[in-house]
Amino acid sequence: MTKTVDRRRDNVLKIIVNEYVANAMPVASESILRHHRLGVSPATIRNDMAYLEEEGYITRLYTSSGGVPLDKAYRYYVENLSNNMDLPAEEQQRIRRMLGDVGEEYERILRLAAVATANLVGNAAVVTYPRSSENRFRHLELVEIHQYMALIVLILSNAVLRRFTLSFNEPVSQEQLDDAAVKLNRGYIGLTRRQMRNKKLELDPIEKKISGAVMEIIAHEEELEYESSYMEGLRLMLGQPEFTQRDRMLGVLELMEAKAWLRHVIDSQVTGEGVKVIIGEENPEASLHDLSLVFGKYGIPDQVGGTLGIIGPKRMDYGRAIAAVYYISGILSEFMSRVLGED
Amino acid sequence: MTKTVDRRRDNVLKIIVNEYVANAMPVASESILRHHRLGVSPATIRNDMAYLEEEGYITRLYTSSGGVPLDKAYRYYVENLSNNMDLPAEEQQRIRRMLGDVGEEYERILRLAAVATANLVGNAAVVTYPRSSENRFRHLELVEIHQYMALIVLILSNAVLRRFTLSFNEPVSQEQLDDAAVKLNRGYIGLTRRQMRNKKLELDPIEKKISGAVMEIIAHEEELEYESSYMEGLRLMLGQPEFTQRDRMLGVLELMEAKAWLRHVIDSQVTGEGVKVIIGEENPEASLHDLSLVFGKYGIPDQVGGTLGIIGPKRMDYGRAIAAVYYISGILSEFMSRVLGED
DNA sequence: TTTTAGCACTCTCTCATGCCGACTGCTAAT
DNA sequence: ATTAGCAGTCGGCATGAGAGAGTGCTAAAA
Repeated sequence: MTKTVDRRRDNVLKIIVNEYVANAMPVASESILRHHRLGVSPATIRNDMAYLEEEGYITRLYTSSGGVPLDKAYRYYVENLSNNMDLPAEEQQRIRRMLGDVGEEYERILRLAAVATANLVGNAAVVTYPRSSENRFRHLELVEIHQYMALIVLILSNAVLRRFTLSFNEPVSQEQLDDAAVKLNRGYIGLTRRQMRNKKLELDPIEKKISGAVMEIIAHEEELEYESSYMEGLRLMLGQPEFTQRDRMLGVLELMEAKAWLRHVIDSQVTGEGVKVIIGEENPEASLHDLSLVFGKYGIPDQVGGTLGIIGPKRMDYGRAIAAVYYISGILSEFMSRVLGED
Repeated sequence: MTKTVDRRRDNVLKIIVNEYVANAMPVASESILRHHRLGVSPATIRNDMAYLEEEGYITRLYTSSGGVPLDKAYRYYVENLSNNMDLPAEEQQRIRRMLGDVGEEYERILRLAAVATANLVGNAAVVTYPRSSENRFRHLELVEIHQYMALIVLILSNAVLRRFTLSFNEPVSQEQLDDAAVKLNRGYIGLTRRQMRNKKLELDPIEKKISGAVMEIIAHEEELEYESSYMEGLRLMLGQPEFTQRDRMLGVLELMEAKAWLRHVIDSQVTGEGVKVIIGEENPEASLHDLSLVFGKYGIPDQVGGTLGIIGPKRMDYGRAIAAVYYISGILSEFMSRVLGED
């Protein structure tokens, strides 16, 4: 018989989470009954809520307020209570259309993916640049700007591309540059930075300078990739009632402009496959203790990968958030395969 | 004799603007005297303030509040009252150091310039990508990704660079691509899109496809350049007391995420040389009626140019803002010349 | 004509008070 | 294990009083 009791308690908890997520107001025992037929009286619900409170799932804002879910409730909800659904078909189509005819520019699809995700869940979304598991030299191009200066274009294995200029102490012709490009391209293709360093090529001073600059760029590549990301939908998140207090709003805003936490969180938490949900205090980053993250990887395993995530108050629709991250990161992965080809 | 009166009134207005900018609180007649020796009694100041109110320079929040500057006051202040100073030398140095050792990547210096500007004035700053007065073909590079797909790297005259992939219906080798690159580079160098279109080269189907794609990219270039910009320091602006009201804060946030206004404003208002100040209702864009903009161009005249601007509440330190835009856009211009070389 | 002193008046801001309504926790009955 | 009923708690809102800040006005002085 205790089984039906447990089931009802689960149910009550689920309803509390759902209602609270929807309305941002403490959930009263009677309002639970108003919209859901549980076949019991409000007093019973109150008992269940007392139990849930004792077990640490919910709390009350003041002596006789309704119930408010705690981290533990959300965790339990994510684990056991949310029927992890897919996104509704029509939304899937809308997104696919939106991200479909976007040409083949990284920048654009990443930004659009962030926008779509944010709008889907009414919170902020972030997409990091794709990052190679290992950057390999692919191609180098040299263009004379004027006698003492050349433009270097460097393409790495993940189709990421860097442009920079280099000045020389002596005049350099386009012919020299072309020769250097041929030599370096032939010698370095497919190599990692370390392999490049160990490979002894016969280089004249100019080629040496170019090759040194190239290696330096590759070395800094990882840093850069972390730095750049698209964040969209801040206004949606900050429109949520949890940020009515000005200081919390500004605090979050500051956090979002700094973004240093992003790297730490991704490195330490989003390592595996699938969608990772980090609720409030579960986050090692103290500044994020009253926010939740729903993050997932996209990309091609062992080749390139980036991260797509949602940031919002703990009171969020986790089911929907997980579905959104899952679906949209899938689309991004498709995009990556298409653009990179099947090497 | 009326001259000394006028001078004093100017002075009063100046003090009111300064104090209000500093404290965001209505300026009382006595508090004007507290910190500035004007040699007259508070009653005289009150009379002057009554005059300023009548003339539409200031207003009062309620019957007996202190004076608050109106748009007209700020305009008059910018025009006549602010001793348009330079940035303090030490700040100039700090900025130059910050933007100096930044390598030669556009993205990074643009972002840093936005950050520096924002911090300097405690408001949001925006930097648009540099934009060519006319995009000319400079160099093309083709890399095989796999048999049916190639990576195209396109460099335009302003050193802007686009990467995209192209699929073919028939297998293509790197040799073919190299040949095509040589031919197209030779044929198109220095041409605008229109000139390219008119120039009849002998092209095989593959080359034709590549050349078509290139022209398409150039055609879309202008749009893209407008779209991307760096905005920093939102949190600083929103920390200002004018945004204590939640809805104003969210309104501004929305505005800043959309950015559609940016293009209109720049096109219609920031055409000329020098720093342009747009105060509140002066702005044709109604959504910006209680904000002010301080915008300026950077770049190389008739070659490439972008815009650097400050966005904040009307209550801002215009002197400092103008100096900041002036100085930092100067640095960006230097950067552009250095990177582009002296063609 | 301009400036000054003095004073009554206006308005905001803050704090205290009291009341209404929402919701619970407890007790005792089923 | 569940229910009904009721006392008790607390937030939210409206009201009002009092203090403080700062003005506008009037009449006198420079």
